[in-house]
Amino acid sequence: MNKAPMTEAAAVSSTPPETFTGADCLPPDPLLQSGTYIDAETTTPNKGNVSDLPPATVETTTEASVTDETVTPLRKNNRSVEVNVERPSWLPESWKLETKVRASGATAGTVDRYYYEPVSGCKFRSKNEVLYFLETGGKRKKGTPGSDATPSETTPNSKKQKKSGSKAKKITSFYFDSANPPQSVCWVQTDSSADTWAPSCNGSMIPGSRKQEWDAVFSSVSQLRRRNAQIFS
DNA sequence: CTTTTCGGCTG
DNA sequence: CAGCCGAAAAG
Repeated sequence: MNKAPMTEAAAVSSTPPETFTGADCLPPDPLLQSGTYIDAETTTPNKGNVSDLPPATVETTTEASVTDETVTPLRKNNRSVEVNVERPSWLPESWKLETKVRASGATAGTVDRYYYEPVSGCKFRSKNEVLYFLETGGKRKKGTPGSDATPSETTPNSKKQKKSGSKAKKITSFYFDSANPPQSVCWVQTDSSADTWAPSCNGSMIPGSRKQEWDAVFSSVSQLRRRNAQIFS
């Protein structure tokens, strides 16, 4: 992915020249605190730029800004890759969305969505994967492929390692919405007899869709708390 | 091996 | 019908 033919798309997230060989999808610093997020700036809308444009450019505006709208930066492949599509509301602002249209096969014409995490540049194929990542800073990984490795008798490994399953990297990274770190959350019960709780941040209610992330983080934190409590006792 | 693309299941 | 995810195909 981050190989040679990187296009301007990469410029947005300013992917570092490092090689993310799929080995690490971790942010450079998992210990980053809320608010200390090292972001590649959130699409600075060049407001009062110091380097203003020449004053002569009053309304010499050519047909440049008129025709282009809705953009459609196609790629070389017959598979179109549109970038500026409407973003799902559950997706954190800083993530990159990519929409691909299948070019061939029985399912041609189908639109697939892909999501890119801005810091690590990891790719996700579904909302579930993204949420999973938001919860447990790790990607879903394939379990032991066949659990084979050395079926030969020469490896009588009857040892069972620690119960820690070695699944994915269990790094307890806490990602969440890096672009919007709240300082306090107030959970309010919206229904008296039901388990309907909604997060409220600084007085503003979180929309239902976005709530998923909050729920994810909440459960994650809860588990950590519980874990720590056990250790403490 | 990794990454990309499609098939086909499921809700 | 849309979303997901496994897995084949491609590099």
